[in-house]
Amino acid sequence: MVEHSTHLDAVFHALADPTRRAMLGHLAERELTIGELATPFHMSFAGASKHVRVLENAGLVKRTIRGRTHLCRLEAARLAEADVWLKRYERFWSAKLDSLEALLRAEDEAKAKQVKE
Amino acid sequence: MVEHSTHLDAVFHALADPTRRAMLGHLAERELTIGELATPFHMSFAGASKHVRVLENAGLVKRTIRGRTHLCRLEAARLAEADVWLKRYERFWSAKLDSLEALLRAEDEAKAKQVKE
DNA sequence: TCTATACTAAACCATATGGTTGAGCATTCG
DNA sequence: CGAATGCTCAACCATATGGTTTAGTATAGA
Repeated sequence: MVEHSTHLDAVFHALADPTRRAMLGHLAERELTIGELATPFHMSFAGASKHVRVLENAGLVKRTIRGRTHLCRLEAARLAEADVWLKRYERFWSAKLDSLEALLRAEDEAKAKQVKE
Repeated sequence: MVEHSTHLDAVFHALADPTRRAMLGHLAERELTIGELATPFHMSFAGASKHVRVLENAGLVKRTIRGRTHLCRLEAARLAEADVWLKRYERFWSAKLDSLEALLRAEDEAKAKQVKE
């Protein structure tokens, strides 16, 4: 039952940092260079660059080198994988599905009662 | 634009470990004690206990102490918060919404053209 | 009461992380 | 050419993380 060798470790780890989440937010608007990604944060250029690489290694960002500038764009496939993982738990917070579940459980109990009788 | 002081840091960090994700998977089946949560993993009891506390601190698990055993149950509200965050990016991987977006963009361009003319 | 069970706490270790600074490498531009 | 720009790399630092072991507390049961 041990879960392993998906991208989820890297993706969730990348998302666990507010700077990196904000960077993704900016990339959702448009493609940005490393410099443009770095400027909003109170951080050295090199520090921001390391965050971008974490995002890149997680597959959340793709980089295109054009001359001396590195253009980054959002790559959402891995976010979709994270979303799929979360979907497994949707029924635990979705009221709609909760009541459906209750309904099905009630039916099961009714059937069990019939069998007993 | 700096994003901060949500639970997302703790939640995503908790989800970044495969042991902890597996534990949540088991808790999705039924409530479990620390011992039951620990046994599937090649890890010391104390090690597993630390993972449970990470999940608890992230608000993903609630603990009820009954005698000497600690019963844990899944608490999905924080997973819902993570899902809400991911939803912002849904349009980047959803084909349906992508084509809707293309449609709207085409309409915008048509309008822009009309204004120009 | 005496012992086994379920768990936490604390100390410790190796490695990862988030940040810095300074050097270096291409590329662009005057 | 020479200088400024955009970025990476390497070294370094403090702290966090994931794991261990040993010890300790409290409850359950014989």
